[in-house]
Amino acid sequence: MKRTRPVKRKPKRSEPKLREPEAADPRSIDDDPVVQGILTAISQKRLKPGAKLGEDKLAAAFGTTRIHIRQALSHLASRKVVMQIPNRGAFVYRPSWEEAQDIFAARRIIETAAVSAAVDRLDKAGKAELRAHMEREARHDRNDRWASLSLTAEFHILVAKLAGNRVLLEMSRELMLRTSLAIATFEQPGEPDCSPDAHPDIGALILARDKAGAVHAMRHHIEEMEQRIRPKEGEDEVDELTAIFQEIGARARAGG
Amino acid sequence: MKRTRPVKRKPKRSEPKLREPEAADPRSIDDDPVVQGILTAISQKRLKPGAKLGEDKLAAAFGTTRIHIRQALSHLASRKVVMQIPNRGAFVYRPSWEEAQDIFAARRIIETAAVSAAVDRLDKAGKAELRAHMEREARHDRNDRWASLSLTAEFHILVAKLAGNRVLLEMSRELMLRTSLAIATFEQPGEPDCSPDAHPDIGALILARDKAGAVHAMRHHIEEMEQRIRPKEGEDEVDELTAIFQEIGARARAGG
DNA sequence: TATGGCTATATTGTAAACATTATATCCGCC
DNA sequence: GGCGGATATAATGTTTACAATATAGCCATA
Repeated sequence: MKRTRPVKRKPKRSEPKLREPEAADPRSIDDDPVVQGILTAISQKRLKPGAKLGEDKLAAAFGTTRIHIRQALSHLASRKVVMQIPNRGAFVYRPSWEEAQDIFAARRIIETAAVSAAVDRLDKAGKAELRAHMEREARHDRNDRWASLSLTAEFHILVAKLAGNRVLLEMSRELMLRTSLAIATFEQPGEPDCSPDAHPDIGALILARDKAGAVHAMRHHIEEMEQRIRPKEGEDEVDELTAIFQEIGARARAGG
Repeated sequence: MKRTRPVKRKPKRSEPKLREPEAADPRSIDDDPVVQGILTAISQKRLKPGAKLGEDKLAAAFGTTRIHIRQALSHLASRKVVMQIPNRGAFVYRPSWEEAQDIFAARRIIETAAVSAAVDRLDKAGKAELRAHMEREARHDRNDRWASLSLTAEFHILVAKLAGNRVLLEMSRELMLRTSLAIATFEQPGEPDCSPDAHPDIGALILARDKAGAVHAMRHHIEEMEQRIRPKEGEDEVDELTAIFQEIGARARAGG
């Protein structure tokens, strides 16, 4: 199998292209427009848990190729935002009731610690950022549901950012997204994600450097969110069914 | 080269293959042998930070195809265990000094909370698991470096498991791996990852249901680990250089 | 001898065709 | 008319070849 060697050569070498020795452009896949698009669609609840994410349709929607979409979906699946089922495709992740509770418990731990660190590290720039956000949240149009959802998520992210720990910040981002999915799955219809007055209170306590108060308010806020969701009684039968079939499948696999 | 369309059809339909309605086999990519292999190699420090992970070589080593390898590497990159640089390939992730500190800080937060929850939830089965692990760790051959490293990591994972929160458990797993990378990058040569007596102490306190004591011991243990690493003075010049070039690159991108 | 540019090689990235698996539709059968 | 099974369709998964990029080696030159 001889292959014709490509003799063509590009004589135009526009730029010398100074090469960085170790630190080449580490642009993450998180910046990918497909990933970002799906993430914002989820956090704004335009994509509901269980929604099918077909490769061809996404490729057409974003004007790109299937390969690109597959990479984005795999990444989202690694972060448990998307569920990939072999030979069936990708779906928006739908957490179980237990997982939803675990998500809130994890947020209680991480975000109370974040608030505490944020109070400790608070400086001028941080105060300015916090005030700016609180103003935006106060002024915004409450009828614009998508903007509301984005803003409420941003408050929690901002607190994590003020804590000054990038690892904690990543975790908070991930937990925010998974919270969106948990709430979307188990919410009582019509209620908002966050109570509207909680954020100004917490923000004020942080600005006042009242650490214990801020931590307490954050914990209370998260517990309040958690108490707003309920296991879906209506679909208990379905869950029971899937449990049964899973058991059958496992037995078939084990016993031959 | 026209190829005859395959007219063959499989008439043998061995099993009716009862289809599960929603809960098809959700086997995660985490169970993939390539992923597992790389992860254990890293946690056992056979793969050092910065090591090149060539696709062809891995494919040959695991006896699989490049696509499969690419999927595994992408997944590991999503979890910040591998760093992918466009057109250059995948490398074992090398955390920065700041990131290493953030990792330890995150572990302090999460693992102290995990210990606390583990004490609360401790039951007969949990006690048995804990005792079994402590015996294994006591008996094991301390000259077998790889077994030692695996066991010490497993203790922390076990505590997270006893806390009964799957989300926290995932996070602990991730933090353990990233700790391996942080220690491998910044350790003083020769020192072990964990002080050998810390785990039995913590385990005993958990078994005694001494919550405050166990939490304190865990925090102390993690702080001790953290104090064992030092920023690499020898490579400060390199870091300075990369910082300079990164700045130049950013300026070129913005201004040019 | 060291440096800069050029060429050759090796590696990664991408696209398209192909194969495989699930889903939906239809038809015969009871 | 409802049910089971086969077929058609549409989706996902995989292979292959190809293109683009970076690395290493080479030679000319100062």
